[in-house]
Amino acid sequence: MRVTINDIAKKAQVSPSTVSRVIADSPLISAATKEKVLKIIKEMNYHPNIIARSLVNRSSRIIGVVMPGMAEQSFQHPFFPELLAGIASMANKEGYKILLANVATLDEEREMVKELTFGSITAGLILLTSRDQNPTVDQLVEVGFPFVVIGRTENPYVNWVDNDNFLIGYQLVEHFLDQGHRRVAFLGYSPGVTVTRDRLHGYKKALVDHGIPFCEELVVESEFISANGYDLMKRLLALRERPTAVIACDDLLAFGAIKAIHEAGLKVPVDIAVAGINNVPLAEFYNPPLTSVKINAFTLGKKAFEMLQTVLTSDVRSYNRAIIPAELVVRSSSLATKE
Amino acid sequence: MRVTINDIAKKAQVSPSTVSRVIADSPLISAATKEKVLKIIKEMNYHPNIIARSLVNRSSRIIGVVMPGMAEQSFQHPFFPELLAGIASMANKEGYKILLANVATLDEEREMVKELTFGSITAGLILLTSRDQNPTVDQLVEVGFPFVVIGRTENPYVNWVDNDNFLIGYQLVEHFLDQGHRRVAFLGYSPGVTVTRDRLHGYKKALVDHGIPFCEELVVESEFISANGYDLMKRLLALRERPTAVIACDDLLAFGAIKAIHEAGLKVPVDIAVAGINNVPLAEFYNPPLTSVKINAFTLGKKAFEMLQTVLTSDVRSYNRAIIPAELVVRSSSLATKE
DNA sequence: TTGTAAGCGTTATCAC
DNA sequence: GTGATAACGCTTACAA
Repeated sequence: MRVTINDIAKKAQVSPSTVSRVIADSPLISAATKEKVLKIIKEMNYHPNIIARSLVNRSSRIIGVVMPGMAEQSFQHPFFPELLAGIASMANKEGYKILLANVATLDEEREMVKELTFGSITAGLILLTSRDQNPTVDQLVEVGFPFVVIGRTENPYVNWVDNDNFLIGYQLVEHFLDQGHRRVAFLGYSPGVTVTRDRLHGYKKALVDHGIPFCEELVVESEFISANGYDLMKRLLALRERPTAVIACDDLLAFGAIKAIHEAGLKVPVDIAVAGINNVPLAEFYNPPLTSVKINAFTLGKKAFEMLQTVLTSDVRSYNRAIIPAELVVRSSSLATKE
Repeated sequence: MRVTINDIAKKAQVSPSTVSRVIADSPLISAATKEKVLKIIKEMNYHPNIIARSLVNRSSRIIGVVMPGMAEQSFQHPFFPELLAGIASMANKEGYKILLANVATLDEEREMVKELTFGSITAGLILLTSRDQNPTVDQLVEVGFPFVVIGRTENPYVNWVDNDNFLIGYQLVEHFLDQGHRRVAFLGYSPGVTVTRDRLHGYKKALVDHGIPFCEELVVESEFISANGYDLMKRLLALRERPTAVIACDDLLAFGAIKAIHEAGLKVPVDIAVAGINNVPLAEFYNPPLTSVKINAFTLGKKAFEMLQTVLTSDVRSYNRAIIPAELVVRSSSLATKE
């Protein structure tokens, strides 16, 4: 049988409330009783029942992290673990525990979030989503539950952290233009996914700013991460006029694309230059080493938790957004070998 | 204000217990009331308070996953996320949620586990540990809390899953002997860590079985994963008689070792052959491609959860151990270029 | 088939 | 300073 606050109270010959006060380190308690109770707590190896405590407090020290995609996939990509590490590092420090929730579909996400919020398991939520319209987000806003989104959402009443995806797209184009390219393709645009759309906007703007006409056929749509860069690239290779450079929305996409390029008997970067985004560990060692953008997922996660804590502790409602800087890492996959 | 079971009861003009029974899908309930209540539940968007439910049931549908090392580090290595993915994939399917707990020290581990068990937040625990003596494990055994260890422990009253690390060590040696090597080093033995020790035992046995004398100086000790393969390798390079092959206890160690070898003006595998363990994604693309052992972390995690569930649901106490097979993946870092 | 009431282990609000 | 007592939201004997 588990030892409860009542057992301690009995043994110490005080009331449960006194024990409770000792635990809470209330100033109203005499040094003598405090000491006595503390000793017995130790002796009996008592630990407060967090569930009971949460029930009466109507709040736990648990925050939920809701990730899209089945567990099998989510963790495949180094981005997620890194993000999680960032969240966990802060959460640990602040005495919060992390509840992991993987959801495969939007419906599942909605149900999960309902369970987590109304079920009052979690004190707050960190939501990983980058769809511009997300019913879960709207619902959360409506009920006023504390949460933070990683990835931009269009609902204005939302705290979020994200990279500057517009800038990322913009800079990648500029990088290629610097290398003398004029036909730059964009691989992996997924309508409705803000991350890719923001990058695409950056891409377009950069073209315009440099007087290059935008060419519809150079934008290849896809599902986000799960997509197959190999197949997408083939579409580009089939064009009458091929691109000379490709921006892939993710490194994994880029790897697939490079494979397709090689199979077509072409060389990277001589025939077609390639750059990815996310800077996965493999990028550096790939053949050729892949130009990419360091996204700082760890910082993204850290910041998300910090924001959530602000929401949790302050009573004024404010809506913040944090932009975590990204960093272009140039490697040989995108470098013109000579002028 | 949150909607509770009482609100539903009032609205439906039944008692709370009836509502509770409807939720539990009790057979004692008439179709009519059931339907009526269900409708109102939907209307009012009611979700049971899991905390309250856990309190009365004295058990939640949450399992804790306790990982050693700070969050920053744990997720660095692909092994952990993969493991986690395995656990999560099963847990999701069975309606369990996962509570993530990172612990930096053994003390922290003990405190965390106490909190998680006595605090009755979690129904069961999955512990990642491979120390042969672990007070946390002993404590868990003592109080009879349901848990499973990933990694072998010596306490016999424990359910655990692990790879056959003895065999892994054994096979790697045989592989090198096949290639004509006779001086095979073992990099990254960490005393007290069963994973490395079992591998070392396999290594020794293989040598003995093939009539090769065991040579103390060829075993380089270290802290486990966090160790620096570069520095460790230097010790081997400083020997009067260098090894011609190196088994590194982890791929990251192997990468460091290769770097040191290259810096010494030697070539892999011509001068010194190298093999790692864990088969991280980078291994395939490293220069040279690294021979490694596929550990199947996903399956490891999956199996761990299955075991835990068995413990959770059955009332007889049994102690099982599962061995997940590993698989040697030969690449050029360990291949003799010619006979 | 349904309702009543007790209790899960805490904390908070009163009294004293 | 400390102790009753009443919640928190749910489940489950036991009654009806």
